[in-house]
Amino acid sequence: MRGGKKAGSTAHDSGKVTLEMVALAAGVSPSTVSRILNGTAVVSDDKRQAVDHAIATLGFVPNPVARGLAGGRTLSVGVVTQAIDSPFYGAALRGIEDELGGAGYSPLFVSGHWNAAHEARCIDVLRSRRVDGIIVLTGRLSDAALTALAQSLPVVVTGRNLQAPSLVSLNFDNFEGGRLATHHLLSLGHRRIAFITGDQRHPDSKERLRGYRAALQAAGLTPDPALVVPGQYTEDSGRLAVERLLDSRAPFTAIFAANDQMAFGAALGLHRRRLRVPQDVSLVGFDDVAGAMFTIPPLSTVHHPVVELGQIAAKAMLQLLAGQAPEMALPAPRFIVRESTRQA
Amino acid sequence: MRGGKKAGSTAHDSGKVTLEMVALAAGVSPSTVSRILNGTAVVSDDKRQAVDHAIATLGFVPNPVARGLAGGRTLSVGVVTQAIDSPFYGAALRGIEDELGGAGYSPLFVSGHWNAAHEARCIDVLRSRRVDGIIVLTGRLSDAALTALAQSLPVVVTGRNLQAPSLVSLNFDNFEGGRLATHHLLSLGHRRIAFITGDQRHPDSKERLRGYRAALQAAGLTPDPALVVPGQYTEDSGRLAVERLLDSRAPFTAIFAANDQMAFGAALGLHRRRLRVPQDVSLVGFDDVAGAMFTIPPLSTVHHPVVELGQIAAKAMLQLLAGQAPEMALPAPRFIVRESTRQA
DNA sequence: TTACAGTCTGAAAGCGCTTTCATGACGAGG
DNA sequence: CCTCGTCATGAAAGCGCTTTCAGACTGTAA
Repeated sequence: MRGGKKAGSTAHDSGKVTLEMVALAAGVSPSTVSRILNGTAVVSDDKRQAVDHAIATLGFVPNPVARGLAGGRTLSVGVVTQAIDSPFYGAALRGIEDELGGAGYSPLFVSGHWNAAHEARCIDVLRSRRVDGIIVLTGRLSDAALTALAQSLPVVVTGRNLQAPSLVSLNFDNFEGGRLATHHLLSLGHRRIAFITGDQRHPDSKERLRGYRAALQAAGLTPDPALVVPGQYTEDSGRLAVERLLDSRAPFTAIFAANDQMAFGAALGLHRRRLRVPQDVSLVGFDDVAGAMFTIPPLSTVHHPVVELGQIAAKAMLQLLAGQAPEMALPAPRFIVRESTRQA
Repeated sequence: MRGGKKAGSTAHDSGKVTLEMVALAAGVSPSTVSRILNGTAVVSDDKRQAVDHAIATLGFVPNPVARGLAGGRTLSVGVVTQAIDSPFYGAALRGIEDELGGAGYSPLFVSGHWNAAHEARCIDVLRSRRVDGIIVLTGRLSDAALTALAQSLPVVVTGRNLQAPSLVSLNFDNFEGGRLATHHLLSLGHRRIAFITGDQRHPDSKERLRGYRAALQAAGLTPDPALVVPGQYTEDSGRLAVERLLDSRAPFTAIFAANDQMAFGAALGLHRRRLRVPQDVSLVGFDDVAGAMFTIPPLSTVHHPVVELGQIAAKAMLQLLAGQAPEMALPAPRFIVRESTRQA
């Protein structure tokens, strides 16, 4: 019904020109046009030119839907994210979109909402839509499930260390990041450093905590369990963590939050108790989300190259799709010193 | 090649069960199965049950790609956003995703990057992918282009007032929002209120400015052009605007930034000049993005129901797709008083 | 000259579904 | 008892593309 209407809506109405019409105009068979389009076989130069010309004059754009049905490839890749609204994932999606778009692929975003079952359902949707590959940003799925998935589809997954055919896993060095942040605080003379964890089930969170402990131990200090308080990676959980910390009366001069959002919340929590950052308490975050540069004071944090992460994941997917075995590495963590920390 | 591998990767391998197999198992023709699936025609009860049963036991999931080719409908709707990473758009996308997903539709997100040409290209991509409809979040396209687009596809657009068949436009009352924010400041006794504009080409921005002026005039004040400084809707442009304002030596006691991100930047700019919010300068923003609640001090701002905006846009699209003419309205703006403002 | 790889190209068979179109069955009206 | 709508159903023709298969040449070895 719709869509079959008269053409001419957009400049180039990608509408009704079909491969068959191109073939007719160029005086060749549809097969030949297809072959030229896909570079599937050698075609004589004159025919190729005739076809190229016909495509140009007719303004032919291949129909991805038909392609998908016939060839199995849809030129789309599924992206499983946890929350499409979230400074962190947003940036990653942007990187993915940029990179994929350049290669003619379209991303199909779905949000798993931090829920393994929902995530599995999302993946089913993606599969039913015949995506050519799937990029999983962190997520709750088991390693086994992902490996299994990779048997039928190229998969790129972040935040894991997995080895499997047609699966590439990209892991940011969260341990080192945690170590760096803690080290920065130590180097400023802080000895009582509190840590607000992220969601405990999350591997990133555990690694960051491990880095924190390792740095303390390397400095000859014994990590004090009383200074480790749980958070959920949300602003409010950061605020709550600070309250708990303060109420526990365990002394501390610095706080390391496992992500920036919790650091923001923590800053507010401190503010409410009349504690100033950095005069009374030094504060560091993790991720370096867009807003970290504009808080008061600007937040010192571990830079997590999220846009790049997205780009690299997309590049890896593209290579996988091209039948290659990508060798990709993420940039190393860097600590960004801004104004939320000072000498103890 | 791929995808045709052995089944059993995911619990329900949405893979290789086709409508034809269902028909065979149920002892009916494919047409009948299709009719039942789509409710296209009346089917006798016994056949319907046989088919339902076959679908259940085989775990049949219709292939959207084939559906798209045959029927013209792809059960996907294109969403043109400006920046997928952005607290504002992220929230809207979330609303859209939630609403669309519930109805079996999948969103296809593309970023226009505030560029009319790029936006037009994105729309071509969406059209070539045969989306059933397009939701345009603000954007730079001309009204004429959108109306034309609506001739071939249902369109929902935000931030405009357009009248056209199979086009619904959802407009938040930015004027009223601007008025409310300014009014709040006035009611606190502020008389010299600066305004940081958004991107000037943006209708939202103009409306908010108009609201600001209207409120001043309603209070018997003459808007002072020296107090209106341009911004670009980014944090840094807000910071810069404050610098300019301060350098101009025009006196003011309050700032109204046309969005929260600029308000954040403005707060930092004030902080750099040793001015405290709200003791020295009151500050209000616009949008009430997720972070506004966690700045120091928490930002008083106009609540823009963005998630709802997304949901409503998606609902409207769904109705349009169902052949109805939706009558939708956005919630009215509300001013949220937090802690960034005080008596002059 | 005949035969046989090796190239390029076209015909045709799908991919999995929707949608006419045609058919057979069935009850109503004459 | 025969004809004519009605209604549920099946057969078949696509949707626009990819891909297999076979045919038509070319060139070369026998």
